[in-house]
Amino acid sequence: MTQSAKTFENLSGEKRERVLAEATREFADHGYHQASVNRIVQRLGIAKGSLFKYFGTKEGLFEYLFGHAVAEFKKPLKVIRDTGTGDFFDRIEQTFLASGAFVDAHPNIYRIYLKMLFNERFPLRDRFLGEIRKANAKFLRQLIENGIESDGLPSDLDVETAVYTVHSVMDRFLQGYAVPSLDQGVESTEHTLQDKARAMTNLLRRGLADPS
Amino acid sequence: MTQSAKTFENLSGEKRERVLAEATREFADHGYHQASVNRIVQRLGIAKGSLFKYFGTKEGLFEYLFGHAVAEFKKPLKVIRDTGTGDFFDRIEQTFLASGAFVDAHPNIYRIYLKMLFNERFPLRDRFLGEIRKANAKFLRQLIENGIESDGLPSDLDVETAVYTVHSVMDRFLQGYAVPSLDQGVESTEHTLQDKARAMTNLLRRGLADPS
DNA sequence: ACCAATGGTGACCACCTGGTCACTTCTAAC
DNA sequence: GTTAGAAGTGACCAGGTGGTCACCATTGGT
Repeated sequence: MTQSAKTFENLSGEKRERVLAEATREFADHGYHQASVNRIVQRLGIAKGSLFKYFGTKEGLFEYLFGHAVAEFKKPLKVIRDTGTGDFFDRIEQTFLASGAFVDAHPNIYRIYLKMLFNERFPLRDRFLGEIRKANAKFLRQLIENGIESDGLPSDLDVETAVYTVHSVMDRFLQGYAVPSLDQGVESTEHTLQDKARAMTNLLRRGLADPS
Repeated sequence: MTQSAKTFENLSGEKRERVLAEATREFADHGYHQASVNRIVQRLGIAKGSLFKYFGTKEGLFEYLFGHAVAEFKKPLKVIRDTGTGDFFDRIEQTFLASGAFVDAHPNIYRIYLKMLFNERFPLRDRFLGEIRKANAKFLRQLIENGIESDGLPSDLDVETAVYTVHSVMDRFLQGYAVPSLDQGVESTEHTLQDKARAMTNLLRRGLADPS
């Protein structure tokens, strides 16, 4: 930890939270480059120098903020792996629901993540995306291998292809959930998170053939 | 058409193409706000005033450029609807392949589209995304209704949910194809466009149960 | 040869950006 | 009450932005 970050850690928890919340909102609204340090300090009612004392640079602020968030990203997965119940598809559905809950709890973090996905110039992009992907892939691979062993998934299923497929479907499911406008004009009649998670799980289970 | 845009239309086709190509690259590399008019004219070797004579504003340039591209977006769909062969899933696979071909032919346009998806402040976003989505949804709905009528899709299949599902899977398939880093760490062993399209089609057909 | 129209130019403008730093204020130990 | 060290400040800076406009160059019609 740098000397400056220590200064920030010394602050009262209340102030720390306010600073991080306001900065997170700014990055979520505008992405990295278009986010303005001036606007952040103005909304916080503090001097610009203070923020630079805490984090050194704009990038340092972002690193601190998103780095802490990535840890949160991983928590729901661990919970399902360790305490999930039912067969393979039950756990898949639980994962859909847990991811949706995460987006509900940290919408601005997820908005930053989505902007980072396709913006090649986002600072620290490779590091953060790599970390998230690695955790996701590990979790899914474990789930699928377990499904083949215990839950009747075909033994000749190509694991890597299955991981890729499930990951894609989950990714897109969450995108649509976090940015509803993404699915306007292709609106499903299933409106709740539960219904959409069920529909996606059924797709993975039986394809389009069986809509039950 | 504005007076200024007419000036641009009067130019030689060669110069018009160079200008549009260079501007498209800049927007694809940096997104809208971070794209620099100064860099564009510098690379083109023309004066900044010229570009503003052609398009009035930065937004005018972007509108001209992306508006023309949206028309291209729609062409592959029409071709499949009018000349596609085989049953429902054959046409779905053809759609995967045609979309991939479009991304290959116009990579920078697709990169702009991806940036626009999650950047709420992208100018003209609602208009352009709405137009694209509407065309996609109409095409898919027609395909699915046809599949229920003629190709043995279950008659109780909820059409809107199916449209939403197919659309999601296609979206994410293309994302991964256009931004390979998106699937690093969850790499499928199917490496060609054909193989990935086949895998995705099989998912839609029979779910994870049957990997053939 | 002249003119009008069109395309082309680049110095210049106001504005905003991330970042700096000499300075003041606060706090707690003695 | 004094003092050391930490927290907080905001005017200032260099550099980049989109956009302007008075001026120049080229061309084709008469």
